[in-house]
Amino acid sequence: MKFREIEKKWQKKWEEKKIFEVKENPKKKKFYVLDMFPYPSGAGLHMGHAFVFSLGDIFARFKRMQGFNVLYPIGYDALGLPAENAAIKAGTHPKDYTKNSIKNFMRQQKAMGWSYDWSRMINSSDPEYYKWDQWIFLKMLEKGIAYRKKAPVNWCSKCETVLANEQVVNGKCWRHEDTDVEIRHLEQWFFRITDYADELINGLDKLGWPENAKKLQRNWIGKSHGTEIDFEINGKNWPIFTTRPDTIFGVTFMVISAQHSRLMELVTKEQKKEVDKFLKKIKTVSKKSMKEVEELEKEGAFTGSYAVNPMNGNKIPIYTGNFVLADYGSGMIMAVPGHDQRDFEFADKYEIPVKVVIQSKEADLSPERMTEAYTGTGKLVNSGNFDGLSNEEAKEHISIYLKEKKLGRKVVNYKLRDWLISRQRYWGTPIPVIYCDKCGIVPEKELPVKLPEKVKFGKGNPLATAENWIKTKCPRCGGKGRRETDTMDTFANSSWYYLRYTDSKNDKKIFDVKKTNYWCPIDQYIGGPEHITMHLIYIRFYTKFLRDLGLLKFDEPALRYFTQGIVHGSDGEKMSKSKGNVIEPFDMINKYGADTLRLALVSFASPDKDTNWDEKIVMGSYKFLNKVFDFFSEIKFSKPDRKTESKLNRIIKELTDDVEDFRHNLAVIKIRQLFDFLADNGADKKIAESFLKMLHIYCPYLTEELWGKLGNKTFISFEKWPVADEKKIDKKLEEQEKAVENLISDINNVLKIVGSKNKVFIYTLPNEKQFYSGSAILIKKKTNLDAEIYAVNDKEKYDPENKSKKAKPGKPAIFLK
RNA sequence: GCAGGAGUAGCGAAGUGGUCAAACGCGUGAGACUCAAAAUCUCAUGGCUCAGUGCCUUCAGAGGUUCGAAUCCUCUCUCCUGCACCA
Repeated sequence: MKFREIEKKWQKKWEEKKIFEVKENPKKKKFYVLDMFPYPSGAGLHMGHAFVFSLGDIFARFKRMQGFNVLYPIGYDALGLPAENAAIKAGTHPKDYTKNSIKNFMRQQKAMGWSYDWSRMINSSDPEYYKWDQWIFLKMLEKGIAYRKKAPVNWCSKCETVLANEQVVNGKCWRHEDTDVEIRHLEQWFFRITDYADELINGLDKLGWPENAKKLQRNWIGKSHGTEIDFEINGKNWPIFTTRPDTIFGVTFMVISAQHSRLMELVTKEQKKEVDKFLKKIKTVSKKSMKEVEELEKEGAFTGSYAVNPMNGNKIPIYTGNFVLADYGSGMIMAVPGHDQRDFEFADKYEIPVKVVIQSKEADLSPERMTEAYTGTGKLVNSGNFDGLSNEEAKEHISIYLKEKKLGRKVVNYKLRDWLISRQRYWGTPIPVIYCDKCGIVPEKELPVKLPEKVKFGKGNPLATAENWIKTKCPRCGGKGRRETDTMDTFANSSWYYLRYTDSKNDKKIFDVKKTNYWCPIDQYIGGPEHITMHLIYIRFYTKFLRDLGLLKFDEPALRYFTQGIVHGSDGEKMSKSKGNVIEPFDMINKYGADTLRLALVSFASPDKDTNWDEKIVMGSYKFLNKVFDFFSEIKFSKPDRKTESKLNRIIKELTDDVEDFRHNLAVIKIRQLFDFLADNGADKKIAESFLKMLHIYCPYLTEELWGKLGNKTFISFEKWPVADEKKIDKKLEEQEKAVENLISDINNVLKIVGSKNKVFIYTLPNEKQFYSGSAILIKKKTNLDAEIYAVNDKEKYDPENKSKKAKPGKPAIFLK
């Protein structure tokens, strides 16, 4: 197959000449294009990879041709669970699995024609990479950003390990369908990302990201203003967070989360049995399916303790309940059944009194007859001195009152949690600390702390089986020490990799600040919508932390972000082996060539939309490229007319804008239109070259080949992107072209009615004759009729039926014979 | 429940106030080429009508704003995606 031959030839040339390797060049404007580095799975590239990396490559090639110094690197997010699971299943070592996967990936990536600077390749499972993960960790430890605390985790008693949320399926372990996942409280490492919560929200404003992506992040961080109110319980002070201080007089009970670490302090002897029974019942509180959560009934048990309402001294019973989150706010709520639906349902079930403190204008609110909480606005009642205030005013007044009496304060709360990074897993970055009986937690001195190779996979944390590795000396006192066996969340590896690309071989420092500040931030980042809430928050957090260390001169990692759509199977479902709808990119390359696949992927639809795979589109692209190839192989240059120049320049202008905004589907249509036009009307060398340059970003191989066929010795990859000469865009000419098309369409229309004819006579208005005078050839081609063109006032004209009187401006009259 | 997105001709998909019966691709039909087929090329493809440039009905549904709406507003329905009882 000719395309494959061509592709292999150019792939080799690019590689030999290393043409895509770049260096810092202060004289040249830089542009950093980045695709999220892939997880190298054993299955090789999937269609999503083929799509998203093609988008990156198209953009990198585009910017390169526009004269920018383009950094377009690639690497592998190689640490992670799948490698470890493959190890458990297939008995291979994660290291070998990863090595093979990367090899396979590279082969396929090169075949796709992606113009990476391979010299900067990184592999996060390489100790030379994760060494710097550890370095950052120790810096965070030093600055108090990394810390340790007890946290509830998902625990499978059969695996004897902590599970990630993704590994909890319907409350059961993913590998043990019969085993309920338990919540255990273990000491875990955290990053204090909440220190940056405000900056993470405010920084969004200046970013050129899609609005919905920004919104999603804002909601995820979830800043809310509220009041913390001190309740006295058993002589101790318990601050409680609320956004509704206006309802404080309506509090009739309190609910503490069943997962709260201090729950037992509140449980009295008499109630212990009941609470235990309740806790046992709700032991599995992990991720549930949507339905389960919706149907989940609010349940709880009385703890036996009472709180004192600081406003009126009332004694309030404290319950524990399954609907209160342990890690949001205070983990305990003041329950106002009159004005909060959840509290109402709970009160209803346990027959706790309802007290109305906001009067509704419409509804008659009497506790005995209420069937749901009143959550609207209104004037306060039953609220002591605050009666009569609107509840909005009361929020403010009550907060001020509490502050004056030192019973409360205004606080800001975030949904964003501190980032739990401990994983009881092998294939991750070892957390570089040592536990010493004398000195406590001591940072490792020698980095990297390498993963020991000899471990047992299967049960529990494999690292815990590496006895010799765990036993070590305390770097501080020289006494006995134990290594940390937890590894870091792999999201840590991907939170700063973009910086390492700027200086990936540096073995002295994490990177050379000069180089990094030349290339960064990323000018165009490209990835899936699923990364907006996790990865993109973490990478922003790391950037800000490293800036605070004085390493970076910028605050945000990526100025522009593009979210690509997902390519589904032809059945509209996600591509997956079990559904049997997987299309392998490599199969497509073998069948049609990489250029065809690349072109097809951006032709389905707007690249930010989800699409369904359709091989017909691939065949359409294939057909088109064959036509292009044939045309250029036998091209005879001709002098372009003004119409061609106009069309070309208009398309250059519009297409450049389309590419800049990732409207590749529309750009491709314009390329096709231009091609059709050139095929009909001819082109000179310059125009033909401009066409190839525009096609090049989509089909790099074919265009290199044809560029050579036109007699060029250079790489088209480094040619200048065409710039539109707006003076040559002639709207009138293009309108005339359209008028001729309409005329032909009219002729065909009549022809359809009257059957076949041999000749067409056309009568134009005198001033329009010149528009049509050259169109006889085209008319012959499209209608198979010989045309004679007259002006209506032409005395010599042949017009037996006097049709010429029907001619109108822009609409010549027709007579068929 | 909250947040985001979508619903356009046989299908995929552009189009966000007039130039819209609506780009482009696919499919389908007709024709050319050919002994024939494939490939390629040409035309047609909402309905009706006609030696034409006219009429009618359309852009999930119902209302509304406007001289004028696929496009703006309101409500409703359906589908997708993310989050999960956030006090």
